[in-house]
Amino acid sequence: MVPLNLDALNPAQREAVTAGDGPILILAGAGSGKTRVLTYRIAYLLSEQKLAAEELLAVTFTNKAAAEMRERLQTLLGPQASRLWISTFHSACARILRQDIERLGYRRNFTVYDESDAASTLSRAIEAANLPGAPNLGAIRVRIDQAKNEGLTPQDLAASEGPNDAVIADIYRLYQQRLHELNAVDFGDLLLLTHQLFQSHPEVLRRWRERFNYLLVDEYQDTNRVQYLLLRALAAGKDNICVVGDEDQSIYRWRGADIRNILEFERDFPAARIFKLEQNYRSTKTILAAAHTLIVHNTERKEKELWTNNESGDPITAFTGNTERDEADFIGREIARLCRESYKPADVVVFYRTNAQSRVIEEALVRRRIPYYVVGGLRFYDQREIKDLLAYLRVISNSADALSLTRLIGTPPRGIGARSIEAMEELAAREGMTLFDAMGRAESESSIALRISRQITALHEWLRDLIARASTMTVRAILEEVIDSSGFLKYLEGLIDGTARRESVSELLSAADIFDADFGGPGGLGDFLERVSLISDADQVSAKGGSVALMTLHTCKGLEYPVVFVAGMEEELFPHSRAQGPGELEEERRLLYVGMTRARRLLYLTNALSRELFGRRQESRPSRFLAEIDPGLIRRAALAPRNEPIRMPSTEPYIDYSESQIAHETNGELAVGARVEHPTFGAGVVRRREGRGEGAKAWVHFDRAGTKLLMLKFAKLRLIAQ
DNA sequence: AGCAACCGTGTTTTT
DNA sequence: CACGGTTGCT
Repeated sequence: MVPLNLDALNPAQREAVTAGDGPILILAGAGSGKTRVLTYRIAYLLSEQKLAAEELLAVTFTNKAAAEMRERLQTLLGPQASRLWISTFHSACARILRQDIERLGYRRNFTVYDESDAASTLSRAIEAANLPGAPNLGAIRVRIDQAKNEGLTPQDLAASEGPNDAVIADIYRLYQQRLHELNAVDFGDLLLLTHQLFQSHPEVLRRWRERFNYLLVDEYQDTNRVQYLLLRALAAGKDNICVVGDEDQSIYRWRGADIRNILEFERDFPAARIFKLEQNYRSTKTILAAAHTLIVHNTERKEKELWTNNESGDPITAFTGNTERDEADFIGREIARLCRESYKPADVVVFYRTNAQSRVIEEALVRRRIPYYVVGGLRFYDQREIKDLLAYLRVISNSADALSLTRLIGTPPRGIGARSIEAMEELAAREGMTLFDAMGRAESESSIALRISRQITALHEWLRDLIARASTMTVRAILEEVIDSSGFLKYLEGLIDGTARRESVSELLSAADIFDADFGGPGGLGDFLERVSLISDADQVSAKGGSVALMTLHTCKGLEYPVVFVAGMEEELFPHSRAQGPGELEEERRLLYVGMTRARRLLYLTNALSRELFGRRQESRPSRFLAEIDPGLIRRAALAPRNEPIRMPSTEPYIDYSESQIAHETNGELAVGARVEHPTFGAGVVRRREGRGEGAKAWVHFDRAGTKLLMLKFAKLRLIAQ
C-alpha cells in the first residue's frame, strides 16, 4: 500500500486526521472539507495505525454519503475499503438486528415498515383496542416516534408526564405488540430495539463493542438521543469515537435530533480533543459573509466565523415577484440567462421549504424547456403499484407480515373482500395462528363462501410454493413470477394511467437486476427489501441528465452547487407557520443557513407578494430572514410592476441541451397521449408530435376546441397527466 | 364484491 | 387542492 499522502490537507485538517486515540470532536463549518477529513482519518487509521477494516464503524446521514465515502476510500486504500462498515445509523442497526434480533423474540427475517405501513398498523391497533377519547392518530404517531427517538419504552412513556402520555403509552404498547406479531419493525425500532438488545443482553453488546474498536460519526449535530446512547454503549471503555459536525447545520430537531449531543460532547467525553475547521473552500466571501450575518441571530450556538481565500464574488440577488408564478418565472428566466453565459443547467439548484412549492417552479422551467429533475416528493418506492409488488415480496420473505398479506390479497382484485379477510382474522386469533396460516384453513370456515375460500386456498398454495423456492431464486426471478402468475399486468392495463405504472414496474425489475448482480446470485430477497426500505430522497441526487435540480432545503445537506436559488422567502412559509416557537425559529434560520452555504458562486433569494397557500390566495410578507442579512451584500433585481403580464416563453431564446432534452421527452413530457392544458383552449390530449428542438410541434385534440397544431415553443401547455 | 362519485379533511421538513 | 375514506350504486 502506498503511504498516505497528507499534502492535500491544510494544517487544521491534518491535525484532526492524525490525532491519536480517544474522543475527538471536529467542528467543521460548511464547506470546510468535512468529508475529506473523515475519509482521510479512516484511511490514516487503517494505513498508519494499522487498524483492520473490520474494526471500524463509520456512520453517515444518508446512504449516498456512505457510498461516496466508500468510493473515495477505494481510491485511497484499494480493495480493503469494501470491507468497511460505512452506513447510516438505521442500516447499521438493521444489520446488527439481522444477526441478534431473535433474542428479543423477533425472527431474523423481520420486515422494515415505512411510515405509511407503520401508520396503518398503528391505526388498526387503535381500532382493535377500541379506546374512547384517544387523541388523534397523527399526534399519537408523533409522540410514539419521539418516544422511540428518545429511547423510551411504553413503560418509560407511561411514567413521563406529557399530556396524554398515559393513554399514548397504552397505544404504544399495543402497537409494539402488533408489530411483533407481524414480525415487523418501524424506523424508530431499528434504533430502539438495537438499544434494548444492548441493554438486556450485555454479552451481545460486549461482542459488538469488542469488534468495533473505532467509531466515526458524520453529521453529529443531527443525532438523536437513542443514537447517542448507542454510541456511548459501543464506545464505552475505549472512547475511540470521532464525531464531526456543525451545530449551525442542525436541521432535524423535529425528528428527534438533539443539538445537545454536539454542544455537550466535551461534558460527555471529558478527555475529548476538539478541532475546528474554519476555512471554507466552497463559497465566495460575499456568500459566506451573508450567511454569517444571518446565523449570528441564533443564540444556541458556539461563536465561530468561517473565512475563505476565495474571491469576493457577486452580490446576492434578491427578487420579489407579484405572485409565486411571477417568482418562478424569474427563476426560469434567470437560469436561461445564466445558461447562455457560462453555466449549465446541472450547475443550478432551486431550494424551497415545502414540496408543494416545486410545482409552479417546474411549470416555469417546462415553459422555458429547461431540463430539471425533482428530488424527493413522491418517492419511487412509494408509488402504489410498487408498494403492491413489494407486498408480495415481503410476504414471501416474511409470511407473518399480515399487513402486506392483506394488501396482496386485494391487488389485483380476486373477489376476496373485507368480510372474508375478517373471518380469517378471527380464525387466526382463535387458533393463535398467523393470517397466512389461516388462509390454508379457509375452506373449513363456514362463514366464507365456498367460491371464495377456493380462491383463498389457491392463492395460499401458490404463495407457499413460491416461498419454498424463493431462497434459490434471484429477486428478479421472484418478481417475474409474481407479475406473471398474479395477473398483475392485466390489472395495471385496466387502470387509467396504466402505461406509466407499467413503466415503473419495469423500473423495479431493473432495480432488482442491479441488486441481483451486486448481491451475486439467488437468496438475496431479504437484503433487497431492506435496502429498498432504507433508501432516502437524498440518495437519489445525481447530476445525471445535465438538469437543474429541485429539492427541499432538508434534502440539500452535504451538497454544493455553483448557483443556488432559495424560493419562497416569506413569512408563514419560511420560517414556516408551524415552526414559530423560539427553538423552532432558530432551526428555520439554520435551514436557510445550510441552503445559502451550498452555493459556490451565485446565490438568489426570491419571494412573492401573494401566494396560493393551503388552497387560498394570500398576501405574503417577506421573510424576516431577508432583513437579517446585511443589506450591503444584496442586490435587488428589478421588481416586476404589478399586473405586468407574465413573460411569454417566446420572448426567450430557446435553449437546446439536446441530450437532456431527450431524457426529458422519454420521461414522458408531452409524449403522445399526455393530457395537457392550454390557457385558451382548455384541456386536451397530445395526438401526434412533429419535429424536435426549436421547431417541435404537436397536434393536440382539445375537449372543447377541437384539434390544433401548436408550436411547443410558443404554446403555453401545462402537463396534466401522462 | 367492486366500482365510481362524493365528501370532508388536513396540509413542513423525513431516516 | 389532493388525498383518503366513505357511501351508494351496480
